[in-house]
Amino acid sequence: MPLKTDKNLKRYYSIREVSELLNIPESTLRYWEKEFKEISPKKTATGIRQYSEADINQIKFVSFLVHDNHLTIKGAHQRMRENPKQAADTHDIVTRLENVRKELLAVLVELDTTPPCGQPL
Amino acid sequence: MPLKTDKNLKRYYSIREVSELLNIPESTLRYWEKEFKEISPKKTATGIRQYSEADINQIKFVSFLVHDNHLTIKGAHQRMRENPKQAADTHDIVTRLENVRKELLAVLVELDTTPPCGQPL
DNA sequence: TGAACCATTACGGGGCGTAACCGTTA
DNA sequence: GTAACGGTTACGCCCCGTAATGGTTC
Repeated sequence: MPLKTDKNLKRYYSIREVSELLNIPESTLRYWEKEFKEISPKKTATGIRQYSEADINQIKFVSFLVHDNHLTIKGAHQRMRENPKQAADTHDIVTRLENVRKELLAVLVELDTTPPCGQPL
Repeated sequence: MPLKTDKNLKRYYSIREVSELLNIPESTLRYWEKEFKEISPKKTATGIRQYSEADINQIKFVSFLVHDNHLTIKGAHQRMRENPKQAADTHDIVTRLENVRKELLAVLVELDTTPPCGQPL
């Protein structure tokens, strides 16, 4: 178990910071929070939202589904239900897919350059 | 090149038939035809629509994206642009995925039953 | 005190059909 | 003649925010 160093201190972000970071209006952040149970930032005793990195990733994921993929809210619900793990950072997902693509390309090259040992497809 | 036998005679479907087959209103079929260039049934000299199997598959695909997957029309456009091959029958796709799943399950079983020859994961 | 936050509500634009119309065609 | 088809248009609902409001916290 790693020691609790300064690096482990959790940094929280205000709604304004998240809004500016992701370029999403605060009103939309509040709206999505009502629509998606997956988005539920910690709140102070007086009700101020405190977003963790994980919260921000969830918002990025919703934004990816709704804004980039053009899913309806209902469709986004469905996708998140089917795929709860994908709460992971969207950026990570893209990186992983790029790696998968590279491997597939390597396989293709392999297939192309392997000397014939049977009938062609 | 295969001979043109009776089996190769193309069967066409009227808009009413397609509507009842897929349970989609005729008005929606006409609407989608305006929205999706991928849906463009042959027409008689007098303008009556004649749907081929391929046309019906395209409609099934749109229905799958918009109704089942809850994509917006824009999102469906995007998906069809990125994935033009998937014009294939949705039913076929499902069948193929089911087969893939079976193979993966077989691999899992294989992994489970293979005698240990190294450290466990 | 003013800026940032809260919850709630009301409003609005647009997307997605759909119903209505009237004229053709089978 | 009537049932199915065509194109076009107008309408309507609902979804997705967003602006507004009035109150609280920093």
